Amino acid sequence: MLMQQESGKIRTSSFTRMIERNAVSKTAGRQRNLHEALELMGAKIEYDRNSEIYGEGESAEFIYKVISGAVRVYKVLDDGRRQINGFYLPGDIVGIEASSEHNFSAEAVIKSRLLVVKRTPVLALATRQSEIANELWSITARELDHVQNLMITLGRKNALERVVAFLLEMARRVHSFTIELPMSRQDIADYLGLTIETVSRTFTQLENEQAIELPASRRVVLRNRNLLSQLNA
Amino acid sequence: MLMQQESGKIRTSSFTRMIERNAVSKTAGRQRNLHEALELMGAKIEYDRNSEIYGEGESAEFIYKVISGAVRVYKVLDDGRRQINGFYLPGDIVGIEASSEHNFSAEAVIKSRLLVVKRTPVLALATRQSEIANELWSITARELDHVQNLMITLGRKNALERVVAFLLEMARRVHSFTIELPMSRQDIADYLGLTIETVSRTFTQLENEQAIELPASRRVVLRNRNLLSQLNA
DNA sequence: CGCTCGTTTGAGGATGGTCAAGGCTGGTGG
DNA sequence: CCACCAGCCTTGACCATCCTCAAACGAGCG
Repeated sequence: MLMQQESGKIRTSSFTRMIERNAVSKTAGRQRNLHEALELMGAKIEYDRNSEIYGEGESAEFIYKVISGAVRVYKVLDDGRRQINGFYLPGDIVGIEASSEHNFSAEAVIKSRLLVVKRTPVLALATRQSEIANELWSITARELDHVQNLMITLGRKNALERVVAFLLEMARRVHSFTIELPMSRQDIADYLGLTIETVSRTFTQLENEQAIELPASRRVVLRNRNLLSQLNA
Repeated sequence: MLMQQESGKIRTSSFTRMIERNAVSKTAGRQRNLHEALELMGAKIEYDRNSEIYGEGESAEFIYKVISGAVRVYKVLDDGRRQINGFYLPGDIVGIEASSEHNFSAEAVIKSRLLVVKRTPVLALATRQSEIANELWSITARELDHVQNLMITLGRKNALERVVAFLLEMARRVHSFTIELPMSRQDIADYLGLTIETVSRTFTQLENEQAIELPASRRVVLRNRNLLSQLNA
């Protein structure tokens, strides 16, 4: 909690100036693509576990790219119910919004290093280079696609199918059938619209059915891929 | 069913040529904004109730704007479970995708008139005019926002809250507390991740609690707006 | 007038939530 | 190096919500 506050303070002082300086000096030359441009215009900042990256309602001042660690983007209802819309892993871009306000909140799931880039210079660049504009659009479109698929999971799948969908998604994204989960059972539950107990029970069930191995609670090995794919509805 | 096939055939023959002719001849001049450009480049086509507009996996050849009627965009799992991602009403744009394939299917909910526009000339226009590119991006971003909010509904709200969220969304979109629903209970159920029976029972419950009036099954009058807002979590 | 499709209502049951307790693990300090 | 503690995870028993199956109802149309 304290660290969270600290990183927040830092971000609004010296770091901001550093990021702005980069943005101003480096955008004169033509960048080949968005990621290259972000690299030149941004600064790397470390976020502690559970620290806030941005909050719902804040103006969208920065764009973030995950270098290491993991980020969750979520919304909470007044009574505390939380829905996580997505987890962002190294290489993913977080916080792109066409509107100037963040509609969701973002936190570091574990200690994470992010590339932080001022948003307005990126938008300015996009008006001059249609390829950049296209990449920004594509990122939003990919996110839309992801969330739409998650909607089928939340609206029409049972607990077992949801957990399997999650595991297959993670395996696909880390390019491995051995998955080191950065997030807790609570995070998974809030992503899948379940409770922590149901997630836990379902993991156990999959282990009993030899579909997965659980050498540690945060490490999952996908064993019977056929079975899992079948369960993916 | 037959009508559906027919409109499909028509679309791939003379209508396509008409739309293309418009696209080629009208893009020479500079358009002030996207909707104006679409108007000039597109042709109006009528779709019967339940007829397919495009299917999942098809190449995204056209962009559509609803003139009258209503459109549902959805995905079905192998075993028939259907999740509707959204309803599109007059003024809404349907079928914009950054990728070249449709990830979902679209159907007319009721007899609808759509403006159909070739996609590639619009994209070409966007590379030349950053305002157009921006509008396209904004449309995708607004859709993302809508779907993300729906995710909270699907992941974290109970049946009553879901139905209320739906009614308030519809009221907001038609700018009226008297709503003529173009869609069936089944459509609503598949949008909210519920069954038709649960939707029906919830409507009845809201009517009994004087929160709404149901002069006809497809007509809803929002009566106690405070109560409804409270239930919107 | 009667048929059809969509909607409502009812009874019973399954899935996942709630509440509660116990276990494991990694980090800290003696 | 070991013991303890805190946080996270698992497991169990019970319960609520929503689903399933079934039937009746009603509005629109030939």
